[in-house]
Amino acid sequence: MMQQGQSPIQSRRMAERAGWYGRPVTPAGTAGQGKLSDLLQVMGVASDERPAGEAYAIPVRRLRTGASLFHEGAPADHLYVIQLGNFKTLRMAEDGYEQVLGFAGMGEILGFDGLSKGQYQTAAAALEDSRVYAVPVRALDTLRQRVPAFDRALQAAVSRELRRACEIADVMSAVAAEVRLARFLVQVSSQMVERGQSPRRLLLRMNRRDIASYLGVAHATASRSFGALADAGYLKVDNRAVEIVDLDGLKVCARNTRGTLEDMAARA
Amino acid sequence: MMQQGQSPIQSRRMAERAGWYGRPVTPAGTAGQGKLSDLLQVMGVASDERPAGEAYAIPVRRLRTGASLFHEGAPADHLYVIQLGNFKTLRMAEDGYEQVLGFAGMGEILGFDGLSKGQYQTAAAALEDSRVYAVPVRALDTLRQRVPAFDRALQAAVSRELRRACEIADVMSAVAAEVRLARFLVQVSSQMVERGQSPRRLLLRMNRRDIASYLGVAHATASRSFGALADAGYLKVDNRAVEIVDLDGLKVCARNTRGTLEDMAARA
DNA sequence: CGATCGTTTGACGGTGCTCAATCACCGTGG
DNA sequence: CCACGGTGATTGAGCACCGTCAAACGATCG
Repeated sequence: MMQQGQSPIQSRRMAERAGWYGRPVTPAGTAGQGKLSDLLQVMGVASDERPAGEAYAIPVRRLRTGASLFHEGAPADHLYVIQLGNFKTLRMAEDGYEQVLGFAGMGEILGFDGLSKGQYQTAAAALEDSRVYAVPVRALDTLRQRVPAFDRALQAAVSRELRRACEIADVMSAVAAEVRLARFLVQVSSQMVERGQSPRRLLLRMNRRDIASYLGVAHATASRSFGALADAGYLKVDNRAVEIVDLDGLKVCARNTRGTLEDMAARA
Repeated sequence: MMQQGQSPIQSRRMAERAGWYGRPVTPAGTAGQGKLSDLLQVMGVASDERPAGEAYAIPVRRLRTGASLFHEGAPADHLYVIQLGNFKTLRMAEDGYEQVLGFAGMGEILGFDGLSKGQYQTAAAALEDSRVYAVPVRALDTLRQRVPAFDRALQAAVSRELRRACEIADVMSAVAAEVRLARFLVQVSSQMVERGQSPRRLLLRMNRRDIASYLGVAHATASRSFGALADAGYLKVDNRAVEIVDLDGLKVCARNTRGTLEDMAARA
């Protein structure tokens, strides 16, 4: 199980060298400030619009791997847009158990859930060295009024965040662990497509523990599920580098809300 | 188990007669139209503001029990605010399995997740006879610009919807079925408080099947969990009428991300 | 090269899913 | 008024799957 020797990819470092999930167009790195127009571009607004707000400067925050962007319960004074990198959002149960709610990448918005109560309802932590635009909540109304493009982008981003929120329910509604993992991988694959990258070669930024938490299973079970999907011929797995060999098959597998891989094989 | 004879509440009808979860202040029922000021009131905006938009009339839709407000994938042309009644939001898996994503009551917003793609990403169905304000998406921008109070209310409602979205993750992150149910009941209880009603006497509007789907367990398991919590002395259950006898105890139980009721008893 | 963290794999016991029967409740129609 | 069918809730039996515990292995970094 989990082919070792003949696999073309041996380690994460090698994977990155080989150009797996090659870094997207990295916006030229400005230090502590960013232009509003860059922010809008990251958020996916057509750049041929030249809004009046060109002059606005947006603070940029840098975070190292593992650093937390904001904590659950902290006063929600900023709204963040990811310029570069990847994050996880999570909630801490009172008994210290950490529930991962989702993963977010470039262009996605973080912290909006804090607006209604003035406190963040979730926490966010960087999965790798990252940069975010930090939009002060106090400036939100002004910005939205003066720059309609920003307003629209914000609305779309929030709606997207809502969609993301129900993806976790999608995953957890499956009973079998392998099916949950299959759904997760299909989600990641779709996001790759949205970003104009290969839907088959994934380099997961999060560790098994985070994935397991997101799937709602034990981390040992998550690991076994990777093995099961690999054995079934859907994937090639090497640590965090995952190649989807049979995407259609994986999607069929992901459909099965009830029943396991065995049942699928029996049905065929 | 599940005390029968001496229970003060025998049936749902009796429960309603007895004033359990007595209907909230029902806004005077206007037929096909509603005033914007009423809408704002339902959304929880202080009513002493008298916005310029008083003249706006908002269409009102009525739905009978079980009727669906919108389907998944349908063009998202309206945003809905619940005037009266209760709804469930759900997604249909390709294999026909129905995953309940959450429940929404008076003042809450439905359909916002459709804005980014122009199609509803979830479906919504009435759990009882209900009424909703139907705000045309095309009128959204205008309305928000002309009536700042509406804009703020909308932003708060969306943020609230995001909070609701992660409640399901909260529930599902528990391993034991009884703990999931306990968390759900604590959620419902909290909502009762937010609406200024008794946190102890619940009249659930949804059937066991919907609850089970929301909890991510089989409906037989959901039923057993009600029994278990009742046996443990936290609840009195009579069909959809639930009285929380020991709210603090229930909250303690809800904390246990891992481990079951047995473990709690052993620890004490 | 050692230390630490992350991943994989094993064994075992328990929980919950499936299937199915029974019961309670309700509206209908004879 | 009661017999009847339909829906929803509860309960039971059996077995597979997954969570817990534990150990070995692999990767990464100083």
